[in-house]
Amino acid sequence: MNYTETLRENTLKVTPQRIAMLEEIEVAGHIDVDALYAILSISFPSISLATVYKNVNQMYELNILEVIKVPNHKQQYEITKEPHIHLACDTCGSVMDMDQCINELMHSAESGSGYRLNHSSVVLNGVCPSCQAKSA
Amino acid sequence: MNYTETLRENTLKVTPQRIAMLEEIEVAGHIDVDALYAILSISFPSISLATVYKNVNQMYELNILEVIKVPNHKQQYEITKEPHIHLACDTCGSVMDMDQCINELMHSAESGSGYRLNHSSVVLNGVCPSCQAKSA
DNA sequence: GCTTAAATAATAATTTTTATTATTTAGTTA
DNA sequence: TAACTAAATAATAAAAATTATTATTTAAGC
Repeated sequence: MNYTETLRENTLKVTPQRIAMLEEIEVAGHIDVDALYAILSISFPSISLATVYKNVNQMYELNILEVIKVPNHKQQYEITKEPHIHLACDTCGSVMDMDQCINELMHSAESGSGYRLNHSSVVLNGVCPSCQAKSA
Repeated sequence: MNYTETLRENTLKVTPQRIAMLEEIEVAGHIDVDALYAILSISFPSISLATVYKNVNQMYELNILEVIKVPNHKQQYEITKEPHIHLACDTCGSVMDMDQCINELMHSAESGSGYRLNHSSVVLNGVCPSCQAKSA
């Protein structure tokens, strides 16, 4: 994925930090600010945590990133794709995407309510198969 | 609603603070910890914010409360009802329920994934009609 | 290569949440 | 209903998470 273009389209300056951020989020699938900061610190030893916060917030506002909030865990970010369903494990905090797209759901909700929708955060919470196995 | 019974069923001691908490959440529909604390402080001038945090967390774990996370706002709580859709305004942070029930969605996701699901957090984000009007 | 506005890094400050502990209270049982 | 026990509360401190501030650096346009 060419994130240079993504940033340009959103009139964000193309910095090596931002490119790396997006690439790492892409690789991780879902990641929280701390983990992202830790990974970026390898390539950018002097990167500031505040920079990471600032950027994820900006990118969220601009719809480049989507946020997934799992209770009792730090919120995680992903590259914005089609609106879809997230399965979140309350035990280990991991997040999994489901193929099922929810565009229709959003459209019907939008027309029924008068809201102008731009983000979706569909998180179904429970215990993942792996954590189920551990606790059995 | 008889919250005494709700608390008993969950083996939580029936304290005036907890009853009031649940009643206020019921009235508010959706409310965050700060606002809840502010309201409870009227009837319980010496109530501690830590108590409010502790209780909402406990009640969430016990499925008495559901949490709704709106990006850039504090998370809000509601009394657990049937899983349903939330419309959240990113501008003012208000949350609205949609009638549409999402039980089928949860069931199909559950059987398709192996997850054992117990909470849902379906939040569609956008701008509510009222905030749209203000910015027009 | 300049210039300028924006981004970064470093740091401080703030906000949010949790932990600790002494005191009080609900729920049980005699 | 008095006494006991475990849990809840309040007060406070501590920790964790997030945002603000400012000097320095850098990307983008000329």
